[in-house]
Amino acid sequence: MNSTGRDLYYQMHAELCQVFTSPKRLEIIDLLRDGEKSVQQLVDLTGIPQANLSQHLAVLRQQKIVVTRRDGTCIYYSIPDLRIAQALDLVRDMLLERLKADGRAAKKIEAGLGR
Amino acid sequence: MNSTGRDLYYQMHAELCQVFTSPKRLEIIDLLRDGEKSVQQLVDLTGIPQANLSQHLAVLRQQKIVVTRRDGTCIYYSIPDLRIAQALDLVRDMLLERLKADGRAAKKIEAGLGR
DNA sequence: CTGTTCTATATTAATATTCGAATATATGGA
DNA sequence: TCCATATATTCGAATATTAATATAGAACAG
Repeated sequence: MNSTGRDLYYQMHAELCQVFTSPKRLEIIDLLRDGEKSVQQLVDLTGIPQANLSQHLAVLRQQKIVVTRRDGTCIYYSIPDLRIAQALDLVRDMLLERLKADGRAAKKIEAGLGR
Repeated sequence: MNSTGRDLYYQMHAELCQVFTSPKRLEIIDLLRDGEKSVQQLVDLTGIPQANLSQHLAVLRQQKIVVTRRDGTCIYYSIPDLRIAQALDLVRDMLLERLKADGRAAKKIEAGLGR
């Protein structure tokens, strides 16, 4: 491949991964993988203020991680391609193994992540 | 799970994903998945100045994505857990499908990424 | 020990990201 | 139309990330 194409690809990939660098966005993704939710539901579930949540949802929309559906005044968000969640699972498993090996904090974290 | 554990997990996960938000680091990871390489080899392969490359390698080391082995004056880097690469592959496949669907730029990028 | 090569770190300037506050837009109902 | 609810956007301050330059350290040859 020419370097232009490669560079463009790595840049797009890097920009996509930027989505995953916020704990709040990871939490939103984890909630949406179980089924679509409205913004208000996400506010209630996460405790994130609406305006800030909307900012994070905009980032997810921009990178096409989520899609929206309007029903009356509500807008429902969902994840159309679950490979995103699979990729995050791979990273999560690595993280948990690492914590287990370290012996630290693993139980506290692992306990609540069962799927 | 209690919210402390969940928050801690999401924060660690987000910090790990921070590694993937630089095109240069993605390129380094792609080179290392094919086998260990010295810093000098990476300089030659990527064209990244040594000091800047070393900074990126430090980020990868900090998050334990890579490990090092010294042999004389050279330091060899490698990726001990290839689940990292698998997760990146999932994202890459999504990206390429998306580009193909858009019809834009896909060929230019895809041509050089075959594995 | 001296010089040379390879690698790591510190500093700094430019740029990007985050959050909260305020404001704007859209839909449905009275 | 006017109001209420749901969601999105804009702006500014604080913080974080990046790359380049310069410097420092580690290992080896002589």
